[in-house]
Amino acid sequence: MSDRVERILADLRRQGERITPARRTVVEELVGADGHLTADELVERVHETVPGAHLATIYRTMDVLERLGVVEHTHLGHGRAVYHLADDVHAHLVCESCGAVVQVSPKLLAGVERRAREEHGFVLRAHHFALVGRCRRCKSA
Amino acid sequence: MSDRVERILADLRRQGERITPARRTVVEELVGADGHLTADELVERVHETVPGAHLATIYRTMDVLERLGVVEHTHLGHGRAVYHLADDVHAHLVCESCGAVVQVSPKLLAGVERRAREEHGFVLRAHHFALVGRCRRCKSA
DNA sequence: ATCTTTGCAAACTTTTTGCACCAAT
DNA sequence: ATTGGTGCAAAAAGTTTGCAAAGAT
Repeated sequence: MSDRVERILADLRRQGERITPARRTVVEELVGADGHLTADELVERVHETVPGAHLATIYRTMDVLERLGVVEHTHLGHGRAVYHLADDVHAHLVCESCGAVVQVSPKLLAGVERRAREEHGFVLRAHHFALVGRCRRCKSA
Repeated sequence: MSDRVERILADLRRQGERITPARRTVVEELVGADGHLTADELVERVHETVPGAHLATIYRTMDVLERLGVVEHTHLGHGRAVYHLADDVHAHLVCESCGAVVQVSPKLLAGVERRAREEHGFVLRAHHFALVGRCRRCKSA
């Protein structure tokens, strides 16, 4: 279907990975999601196509996809991680009061990345953690 | 002993909180630590003075101290949180390869904080999550 | 004497792992 | 026919909670 899906699957095959129904569906959901998904949300969606799919399989699949550089995960809050395609780079603002998540341009962090590199020798993956704060509506509360 | 310790304990008392040996020791360790401590590190240190102290007590104490604005916690990596005095604000750079943690000036994030506010209406607690990346030594690996 | 705080054990949440079975190549 | 992937169930890892007993005020 989607060109992007097929390209990713071909990548996987090229690396010697096997394409199972669960894996194909995970990739389709990630491509279709435009945004981030938790492991839980992923199993749920995958179940519509592969009823028996297990959460452990999702985690193992994400592991493979991350190792191949196809996806990345980000920690939005206390605990749960979210996954998204690696070429869809963005930073996350999370409201600690209402839980709202806003995806913002990675440029927001460009300055920090530069300074971390110049002043501390650190190459950041700045978007690996969300930026926590209070959104417009909650900031008064 | 330390002025800072006594000031914090007085604050607690003023809020109707009781000062137990465990709590006094937690505060002393936090003040003495100059930097961040995990709950685990805290129990361990508290044990030298209050042998029976339980991890659950540490968590409950941190809860109280956070509610009163005395401490804050930060997520350095996958899982563990670290605690430090709220008036000791700093950002954290964590090397995802070797685990090294560097404390840096909160100014590093000042620009991001301003832009998040101006462009997205978000008031950040930017130091609540660590900035993940690779340190000088690990960045080649 | 009162009402909090503690210790303990158990629940919880998210992620990982060991193992026998099944399926993609 | 081979491997590698899967489901399941159990283990981690970090934090939270219910409860009765101990302790601060």
